[in-house]
Amino acid sequence: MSLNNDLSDLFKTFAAIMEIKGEAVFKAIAFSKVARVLNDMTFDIKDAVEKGTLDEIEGIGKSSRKIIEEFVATGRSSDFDDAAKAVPAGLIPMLQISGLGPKTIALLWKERGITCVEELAKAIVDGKLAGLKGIGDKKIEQIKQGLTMREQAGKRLGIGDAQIVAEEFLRQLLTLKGVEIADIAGSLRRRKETIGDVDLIAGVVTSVTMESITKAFTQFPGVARILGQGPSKASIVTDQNLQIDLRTVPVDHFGAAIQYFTGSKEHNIKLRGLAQDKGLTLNEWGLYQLSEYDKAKKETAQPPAVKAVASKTEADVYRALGLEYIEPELREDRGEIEAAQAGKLPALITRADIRGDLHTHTTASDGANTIEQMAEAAKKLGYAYLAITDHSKSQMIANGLTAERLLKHVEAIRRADEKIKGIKLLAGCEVDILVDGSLDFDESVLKELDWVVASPHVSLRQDAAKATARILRAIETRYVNVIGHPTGRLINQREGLPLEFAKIFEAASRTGTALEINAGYPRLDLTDTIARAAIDAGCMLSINTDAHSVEGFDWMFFGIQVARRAWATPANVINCMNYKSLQQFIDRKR
DNA sequence: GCCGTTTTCGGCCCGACTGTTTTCAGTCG
Repeated sequence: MSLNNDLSDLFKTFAAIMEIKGEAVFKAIAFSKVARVLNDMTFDIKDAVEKGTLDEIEGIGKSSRKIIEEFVATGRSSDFDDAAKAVPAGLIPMLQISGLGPKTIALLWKERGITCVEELAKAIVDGKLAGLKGIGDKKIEQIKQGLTMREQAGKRLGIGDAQIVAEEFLRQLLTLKGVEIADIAGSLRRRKETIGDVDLIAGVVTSVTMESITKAFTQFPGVARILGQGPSKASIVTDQNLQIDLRTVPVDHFGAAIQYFTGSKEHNIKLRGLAQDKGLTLNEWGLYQLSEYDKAKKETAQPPAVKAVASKTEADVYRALGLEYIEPELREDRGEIEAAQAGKLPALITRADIRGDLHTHTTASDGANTIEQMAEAAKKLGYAYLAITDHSKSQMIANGLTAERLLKHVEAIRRADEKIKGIKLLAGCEVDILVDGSLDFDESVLKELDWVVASPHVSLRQDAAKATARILRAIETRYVNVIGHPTGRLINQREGLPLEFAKIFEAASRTGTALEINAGYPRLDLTDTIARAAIDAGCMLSINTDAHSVEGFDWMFFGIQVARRAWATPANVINCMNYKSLQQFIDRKR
């Protein structure tokens, strides 16, 4: 759905141009929303254009409809091209510099002729910013730091890495006297695949000041730089260049605060609109009667002097708004609020629902442990079954198995299965999907296996038509049970195959072929929104670790999180089936 | 620009912190 992505980028840029031009801020907000809606969409926007259903999509109005229709037809938008002429393209990346916003960028452009990041850096060195209204020495220093950070920061951190840092700071926070409760909020709590910064919330007892906590936080070991610190919040950068924000509230307001700072921003905006409809107002202190709240005395960094309708727990806040409790992974304004109103939220999959792992490696190819060691480790995790799926012959670099070696390996797996009680071992293989969609082994070999994962490993830069035909051919192959890491993308490193998912989903669901959520970081492939589209299209998912050692089984944690963000219930995931049902799933295609 | 069983015009989420200021704009989340 690269068309969706292209259009999403166009609207994002359009919004930035509007901000810099100083147009009504709500116009820019409206287009930003269109950008997000396009990005999150689980279907191809082209279909909506052809069916004439663009109007039914929330956030898309007259202007954006026109842009979308023109872009789908011609690959361009005249409205966008006109707007882009008015603002130098180099100004848009400047919005990513911390401390610089649209107003300041417009000022720098109009008063000093600065049109890109490089010119800004030079202007600072040359002292050209002096004398600008509202720009003092400190502001210049802030921009300078923002420029340095931009060079160093580069990419968002993976959840695995961010989690470790966040937990260490959380641990330190909980040792402080007066901190009764504390937790991670923000995108890390929502389990997004990458993290921009870490948010921590602390509930503080009344006998100490909140400022003593924010102050102590800035003194923690591992703090490289303090970005700001006030009576109730503080921001620091760690020596690994990760920003951590701390917000403190009195214990009684912890629920409202962690709700607020878990986000997403879009989820919260909608929630606050809902509060308004009920004559309430929602902020980080709590949910209040609007009439009482307006009259109440308010001081910065202090709860308002009025009793909250809800504030102590998140569940209280959601309940008071007439909603089911919404799990953090769902809070993206992708329909979860409407579902919660209707009492129709999915019962999300949890780790306890997983009965087995269906994509793992052993010493036979490039794994670190034997069949027996992997089986015993899986048994300890409480699994009912485990598929051993070593690489096929094309994966020379991974010591891929020839047909002859594979068949011997199958015998070894069957012997181990006899010997080890309490877990069923499936003799399988991760077979390469070759460039043209044929497989690394022909059917005479595949039919000897209990389980086949077919995965693309090479030629991952094919165009959409070739890539889609390639995966479709694998799906149509009789003995293929699941497509492993279907796109081959690597987070922050590799785009992966540009598949036409509507076709993939149709074939997968019709043939009874599962699609994998590869839990290995940095794969996480399929992604959350694509996996959700697959579920909507009636496909079965399989969450597998691709473990290359017994430790690799731990990756399951990340795969579950992607599935939860995809609204998956146990009914959508084949490795939540008991062994008998799994066998029926396999038999149906054979 | 988008939206609407109180609105087709007039709203649109809300507060903390910083810096450059004498009361507030800009930025951030």
